[in-house]
This record gives sequence, C-alpha cells and structure tokens, in this order.
Amino acid sequence: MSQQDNHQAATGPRFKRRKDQRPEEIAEAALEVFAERGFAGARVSDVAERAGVSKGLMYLYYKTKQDLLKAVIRGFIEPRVRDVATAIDRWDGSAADFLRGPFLQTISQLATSRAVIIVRLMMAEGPKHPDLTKYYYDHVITVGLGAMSRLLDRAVDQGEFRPSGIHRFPQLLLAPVVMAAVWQTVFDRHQPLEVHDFLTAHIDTVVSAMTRPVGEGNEP
Amino acid sequence: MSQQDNHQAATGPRFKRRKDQRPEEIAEAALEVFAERGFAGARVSDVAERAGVSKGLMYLYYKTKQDLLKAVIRGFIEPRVRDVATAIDRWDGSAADFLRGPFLQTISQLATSRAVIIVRLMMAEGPKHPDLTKYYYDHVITVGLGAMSRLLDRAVDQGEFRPSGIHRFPQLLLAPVVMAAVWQTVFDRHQPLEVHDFLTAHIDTVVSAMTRPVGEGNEP
Amino acid sequence: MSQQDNHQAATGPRFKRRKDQRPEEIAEAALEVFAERGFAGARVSDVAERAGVSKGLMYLYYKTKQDLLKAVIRGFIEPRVRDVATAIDRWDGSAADFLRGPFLQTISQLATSRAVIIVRLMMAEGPKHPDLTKYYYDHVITVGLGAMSRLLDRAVDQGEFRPSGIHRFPQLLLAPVVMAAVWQTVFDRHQPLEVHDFLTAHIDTVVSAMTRPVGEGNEP
Amino acid sequence: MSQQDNHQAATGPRFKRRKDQRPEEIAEAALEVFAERGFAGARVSDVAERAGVSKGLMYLYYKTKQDLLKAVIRGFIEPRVRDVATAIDRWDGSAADFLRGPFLQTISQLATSRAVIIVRLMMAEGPKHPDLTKYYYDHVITVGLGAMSRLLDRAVDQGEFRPSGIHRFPQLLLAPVVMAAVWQTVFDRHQPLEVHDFLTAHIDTVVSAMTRPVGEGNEP
DNA sequence: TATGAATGAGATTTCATTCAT
DNA sequence: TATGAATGAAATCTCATTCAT
Repeated sequence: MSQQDNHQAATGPRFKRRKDQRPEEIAEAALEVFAERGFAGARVSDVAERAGVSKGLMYLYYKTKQDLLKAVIRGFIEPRVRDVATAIDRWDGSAADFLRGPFLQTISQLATSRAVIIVRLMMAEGPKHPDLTKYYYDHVITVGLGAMSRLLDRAVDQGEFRPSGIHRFPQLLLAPVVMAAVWQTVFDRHQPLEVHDFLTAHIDTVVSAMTRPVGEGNEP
Repeated sequence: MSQQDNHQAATGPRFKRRKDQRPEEIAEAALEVFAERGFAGARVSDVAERAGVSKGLMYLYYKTKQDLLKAVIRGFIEPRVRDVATAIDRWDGSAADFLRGPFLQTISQLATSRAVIIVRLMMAEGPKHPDLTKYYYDHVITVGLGAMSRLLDRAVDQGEFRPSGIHRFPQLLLAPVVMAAVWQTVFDRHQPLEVHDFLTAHIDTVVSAMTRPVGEGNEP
Repeated sequence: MSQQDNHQAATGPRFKRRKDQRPEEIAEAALEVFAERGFAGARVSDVAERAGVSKGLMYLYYKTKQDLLKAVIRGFIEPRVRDVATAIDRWDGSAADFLRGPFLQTISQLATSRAVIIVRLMMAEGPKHPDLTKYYYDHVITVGLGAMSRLLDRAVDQGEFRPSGIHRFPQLLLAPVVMAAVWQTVFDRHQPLEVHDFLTAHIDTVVSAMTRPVGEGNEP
Repeated sequence: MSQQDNHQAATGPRFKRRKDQRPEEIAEAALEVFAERGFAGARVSDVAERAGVSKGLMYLYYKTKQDLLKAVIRGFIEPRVRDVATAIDRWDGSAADFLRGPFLQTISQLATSRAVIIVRLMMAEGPKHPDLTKYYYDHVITVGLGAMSRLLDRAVDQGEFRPSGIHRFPQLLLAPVVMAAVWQTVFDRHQPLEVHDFLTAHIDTVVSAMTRPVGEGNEP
C-alpha cells in the first residue's frame, strides 16, 4: 500500500511497458506500411516509426523483417476465414441465401479492407518463402475452399443447385475477390471499382448458373 | 557472316543476335529474372548476365532499373490484348462460341505463359509507379474490357444473352485469369491448378448464367 | 534457512548464493562466457544469464562491459602469481628442485586451467586498454618475473646454476606456458597438446642448460 | 598506335583500375588496421579508407569481413614458413650453426615484424573459425614443426645433439617467438622487450641443453 | 535491489548507377 | 559501342546501456 503500489494498481504501467500488446501494434503498423510501400520498399524504421517504437524494439519481437511479414500475413486473414467457415457450417438456410447474404457481406468487407494487401504481399514475396505460402495454403486456402465445397455439396444434395464446374473449382467463387484486390492495388487511382456492386454481380452470376431451372432433370 | 559475327555466335552465354535486337533481348531476360526473384530481388547484373551483355551496356538501353520494368510490362501483354480485341471485333458467330472457342483458348495460353509474371510485377511495383499503371490501364485494360463489352452488347442486341451484371463488370470475365495467375505464383508448388479445366468451368458458368433461357422474356 | 533462501536455492539457474558474492559469481560467469566467445563476441546478456541475474543488475556491479573484463583479468591470475612468488621466497632447497617440483606443478595447472583464457583476452583486448595492461604488468608480470629472478640469482650465488641469458630474460621460463595457452586456444581441436609432458620437457631443458657442469669454472 | 593505345601501353591504367593488385593492397591495409584495433574492433570502412578505396569495393574482393581475415592470416606467414622449411632442408652445416645463424635471424625478423599480429588475430578469432585454424595448422604449423624435427633428428643421427624433450616438442623452439609476439602486443608500451637479445638467449639455452657434452654417453 | 522493455548508435552488407578506359 | 571496377547511399540488424517500475 505504498505510494508506488497504489500508483501501479490505479493506473497501470504509465509509460511504455506494454509487452503484450506490442506485437499486435507492430504488426498493425507493418500492415499499413507494407500496404503503402510493399514489403521490399518498406523500411523497418518506417514500421517502427508508425508503431511509435524504436527500431531496436522491433527486433525484440520479430527476429527479422521476414518474421514481421509472416506475422502480418498470418494475423489478418486467418481469423476471418475461420469465421466464414464456421458460419457456413452452421448455416441451415438455402445456399443461395447464404451466398447472397453473409457470404457477399463478408467478401465485400474483405475486399475493401486493408486485408487485400495480403494478396499483394503474397504475390510479391510468396515465391521466396515457400514455408509462408505453405502455411497460408494449409490454414487459409484449405479451410476456406473446404467450407465452400461443403456448402455446394449440401446444396446439390438438397436439390437446390445442380452440379457444375464450380464444385470442382470452388476457387471460382473467390476469383472476383482476388481480382478486386488486384484492381484496387493497381488501378484504383485510375478507375475506382465499385466493389460491392461488382461482387453482387458475381454472386448473381454464379447463383444463376448453379441454380437448377424449374422442372429440369439432374444433369450437369 | 563476318568473322566477328561468327565469333559472337559461338561464345556469348545466351542472346547473340544483332545489336538492333538488344533491347528486346534484354527485356526478355529481365522478364525471366523478374519472374524468378521479383523486381526488387532481381539484380541488374543478373539481368545483364542472362542477356549476355555487360552491366554497363544495360544502361545504354534502359536508363534505370525502373525503365526496364516498364519495358517488360509494356512489351509482353499489350500485343496479345490487341489481338484479342481485334479477334472479338471480327467475330461474327455467337458470343458463346467465341467465349468457348478463341477466348478460352487465349486466356488459357495467357494464364499458363510467363505473362502471368506481369500480374506479380504490377502488384508488387505498381503502387509506386502511377505512370506505369496508368499506361497499363489505358493500353491494356481499357482495350481488353472495351472489346469484351462490345461482344456482350452485341450478344444482348441479338437476343443471345440477357443483360446481366457482367455487362457492367466485364472484369468478371477475366477474374479467374487473374486468380490463376495469383495461384500459380503463390500456391502452385503446394497444389497445382489445372488451369485449362478451371477456365473452362468458368466460361461454362458465365455462359450458362448469361444465356437467355428458352422462351423467357427480356428481364435482367 | 529462511523461506526465501530455500526458494532461491531451488530455482535460480546457476549461482544462488548470497548477494555479497554476486560480483564474484558474475566475474566467474563472465570468464566462462568470454572463454567461449571472446570478449567482443560475448553479450552482456549471456553473462547475465549464465550468472543467473538480470541484465540490469549487472550494471549495478560493473558499470560497463569493460569493467567486467577488468574484473575477470584481475581476479583470476593475480592470486596465483602471488602464491608462486611467496613459495619461491620461502623455498630453501635447490632451484632445480623447485623448478621440477612446485614450479612445474603450478604452471601445469595454470596452463590447463581456464586461466589460459586470460591470455586470449589480453591479446584481443589489451591494446585497447593500456590501463588494464599496465595493471597486469605491475601486479602480475613484475611480481612473477621478480620472484623468478630472485630464485635464479640465489642459485647462481650458491653455485648451483651458472649465469645465463635466462637471468636477463626470466620470461624464457614462462614462454612455454604462454605457448601452451595459445596452442590450446587455437589448435587444440586439431592437435591436442600434452601440456604436462610439454612443460616437463621445457623444465628439463632450462635446468640442463643452466646447471653448472661438474668441475667447471664460473663463466657465462 | 593511336594516342589512346600509346597512352595505355606507356603508362598503364592511369586512374584506379588495378584489379590485380587490389586484393593485396586491401589485405595489407587490413593487416595494419587489425593490428591497431583487433579484428572485431576494426571497421570495414577503416580498412577501406586505409587502402584508399571505397567501402563497396571491399566486398568485390572479399565477400565478408571474415574473408578478409582469412586472407590476412593466410597471406603473411605461410610464405615465410615455407622459406624456413626450405632453408632447413638445404642446410648442410651443423644444427647449432643453423639455429644460431639463419634460424635466429628469421625468428628475430618474424617476431619484430607486423606478422606478430597474426598471433593476436588467431587468439581472438580462431576459436570461432575452425576452418581457419585448421588451414593454419596444416599449412603453417605442420610445415614449420616438421622441418624443425628433421633438423633435430639429423643432428642426433650425426651425434651433434643428444635426444631430448625438444625432439618430442619442437614447439619449444618457437615458444619464445610466441611469447615475444604476445609481449609486444600487450606489454611493449609498459616495458619494451629486446627481442633479438631475448631470442639469442633462448637459442643459447636450447643449444646448450641439447649439445652432447664432450666425452659423455648417449643418455637422454 | 532487481527487472527487462526500450533505446539508438553504429556495424556490415547490398546494389543501382557511373565513368575511365 | 562496350566493359566492369568503383562508388556511396541506404537498409538490415546487433547490443551495450538506460530507466520506469
């Protein structure tokens, strides 16, 4: 109950001791800087400055600049993908409703958030880091595509959708999201893209293509 | 056929045609090296070596490394896109036939050629070079999407397709090409993609979605 | 036997005696770490970890890393040298017996102990720290060589040894010890040295050279 | 016979193109800087400055700072040792004469030349670079000690020397050279060492010890 | 006393670009 | 036109030292 004790208990660490939030703060700052300058073009000191810490501290949490990249890539997409997968598996309405509702909602958000940077980073740096892309493939792609497949399979089983090439290549459902990411990164300043309308058109297209016409048989 | 020619043809590591082809040879070499290491990771000396010229000579043709990048980006897609645009405008069959035939053919080739590297380079370096992306937008994207739009418009006019979101966003026709490019760059070593089947599934989907069902009216 | 004592004894990684022994414990740890990595290559945090204290605490006892070096150099040789000097001055047998007995014994131990590291440290860091080498010269070298000289002088006075160059350069008596230190530091992994035999051969040599042949006069 | 040709032929490259001498020049400069500051304490830029070249050029010839160290260590002793070995094998006088003449001459020079720095470098950096010490052991130590052994063996065969511990440990012949190196590095500013006298005393000692007393038998 | 998060100066290394020949 | 030695500006990373707690 000394002054000092009081102090601590009442206000928490006053200055900068925030060991536990620091990694996230730094990764957040890194995401922003990488977004602006790309990985190679971003200086570690830029990230440090943005995060409001010293250059040296960066290396306390991330042993190399690469590690920082990994943290960024791992940190910002994986949770979202898992959310989508969970949402799919819990959905008990029609697949079309899911695609037009929660799915469109999610990919719209994704495609307009800073997360699109991840695609940029993967394109630029992925080839040099197989472990990174492997991780991403295992933890993001597999999970996402797997959930999409289950959704489509269910819809076919229930007679809602007819089998189609999309079942074999669920990537097709996400291709416009990637395109939106690329577009925004590269061309947005010349010709902005209405991402939500764009993705709505996409969902319309695939739902329309997969939906079994009334009164028709079950042929692919 | 001079002595010197003979000499050169026998020794140089790679390209040893004539001086007037030098710029193309260098750009070609640059494309390869950029493909392997990305733009930032590629050394000018690597490109020089691959092209079989000295580092100093590179600077006679391209004032900076950036100029080289521009030459690569400008040189390898634009001609193809123009070909497609021309083919579209000359086509007088059904749009569906065009999409399933020449179009699928072209994008399959494109998506499996070294040209996919361009997407990588644009993603990585584009944001830093607005002039580059502007040029690309004006000379490649506009041309390509314009031709796609004309094709679809014609098909609607002729009652082959019904109006749909794809008319507003012809990018949707190309989204899977971009996805294929990204996939190959990043995930191919973990899970190869059957690009031709993938794109066929895509064309099937959009044609199916756009084709006016027999006996139906003209509503979007 | 307080709670706290128990606690500490059970947990700390290494040294866990009492506060007043801290400086020695730290110097001991420093000796070990310097031995493994050299002075420049040793991190203060390595030493701290080895000593079982925090980095910050180190600076309570040693203001700089250099101070730590000084403590190490001062602490591990000086006592021994003083012991030898004392032993010499108290010896009342023949000089040859002293050299073959206690002296050989002492230098053998010295040359195979961790103390050889001191030579390494002096070589690497000495030139940058004149005060350190001065101290060492005054307190170790002078003392040691002085005692050796007295031993030889006595032996000459008593007719046991004849005067020789070794009287002027008592360093010659210790040269092989230095060589052994160097050898072990540098070549031991490639070709181990039998230090005791080596030093025995050395003592044999010098005793043989200095011993006055029976019945000869007193010429140098 | 153009002006330019003339120019080149007459004066050699005027400016700085001296690709072939550069490595030696740089190694020479490195030796000096290492001598003053030790390896760890020497900045690459210091060496560059001393050599009169840019920092970048250093890395054209030596890929890392370590490579530079290797070049220094390899370059400055090996030739001398080979010379000594050759001289020994060609000698056909008495061993004592060799030791008192050419050998003393050589080690005196060695011990007062900049080469003593090598000992310092080996002590400081050797433990971290087994390949370096192995190389040194194989190319310098083995050669030198081998030649010494042959000299002594010959002398014993010819009845000049009696067998002694020095035959087993020819290092003893060189121990004072090492000591001189250490001394000069560490204590010379406090108490200079008369190296030539010191080594003369050493040679006197060993020759005296090894020489067979007149009329004595052949016991070790 | 004791901690260890935080700092920042400084070191090595890379490489686009220049320029003497 | 052609070379490649040479430069120097930056960028990554390390670690002794400080200091709020």
